[in-house]
Amino acid sequence: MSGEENLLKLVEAEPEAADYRLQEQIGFVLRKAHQRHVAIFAAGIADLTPPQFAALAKLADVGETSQNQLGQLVAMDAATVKGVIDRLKGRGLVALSRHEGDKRRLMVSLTEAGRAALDALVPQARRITQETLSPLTPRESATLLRLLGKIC
Amino acid sequence: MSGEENLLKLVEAEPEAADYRLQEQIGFVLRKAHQRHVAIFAAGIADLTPPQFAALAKLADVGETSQNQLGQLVAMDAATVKGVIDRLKGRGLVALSRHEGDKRRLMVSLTEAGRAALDALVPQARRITQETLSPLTPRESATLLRLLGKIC
DNA sequence: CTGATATCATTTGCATACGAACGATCTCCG
DNA sequence: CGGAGATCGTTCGTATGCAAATGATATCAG
Repeated sequence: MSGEENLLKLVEAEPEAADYRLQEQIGFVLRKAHQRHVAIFAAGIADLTPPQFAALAKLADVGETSQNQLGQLVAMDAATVKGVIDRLKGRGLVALSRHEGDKRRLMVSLTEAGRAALDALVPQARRITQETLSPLTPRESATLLRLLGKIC
Repeated sequence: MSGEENLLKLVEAEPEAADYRLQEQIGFVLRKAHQRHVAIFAAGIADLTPPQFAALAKLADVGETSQNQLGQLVAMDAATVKGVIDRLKGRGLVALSRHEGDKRRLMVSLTEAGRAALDALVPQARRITQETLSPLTPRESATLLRLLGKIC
């Protein structure tokens, strides 16, 4: 091993923490980008959170499903989806009923009010998506979506 | 209102929610990608959360700072950063002291244990970054980082 | 100097988010 | 049939994350 390599080792031993740049780490940037999106969402849709909206939109997609099933579709675990559905039910946007045949399952469906709310909000949601992506060109937006899709 | 307008209304009324695909919205994908990263982080670093680690790493970067200042550097509001710092202090990883001259400010600094912990964790954190990006080529990873950076 | 304003930290309330433990129910195998 | 194991939902505890209100202190304009 040459003296040059030893020098290199010394220089590289310290950097453990030195050349670790937090703001270049995927986790940090992911968290910040998500925060910005949530802020834009809240500014555009004041009375519904992104998870609540996601649950409504998914319900419109697939129709009646069980609570846990819906949770899987919108990426929420059982404990989380329960709270979201409870709050949507509290507002009359979804209705709950027991599954006939399987007494464990709690079926969730959109109410009239839920569908009406969703229809009214979807255009707003499109604007929110657009605003979140506004710093990017359409091409960059497509690339970002594609790459994020790969790391989900 | 003309008959044409009525027809247009009919055609546009339906699609409202129909062609809105949740899993292609930036917010949804951002949320899922973030969730996956947090899971990878928890698997690799069990006893520290990403925000806690971020605070430690930033403190090592900038040295002693006020609590709020640190919060800005790691993208946490005042209420959030307080909880994070409290828990780090509870573990002896950071130390708190009052600023001389400005009695409002709460200065935060790394303890010996905090620096030792950070030094031990940084290599692990690098692996976590790597694993999160493992579905991507290095070129794609760089692109993703760049695009996410633009929408922060 | 003093009062209006700004900043820093704290607290409360609400909403995700997840692990772990639990009871109820269902399924499937022997 | 009957019990082992899986699935569904619920609850609890902990940790972000943010808005809003509050008290203490600083700063700045007049």
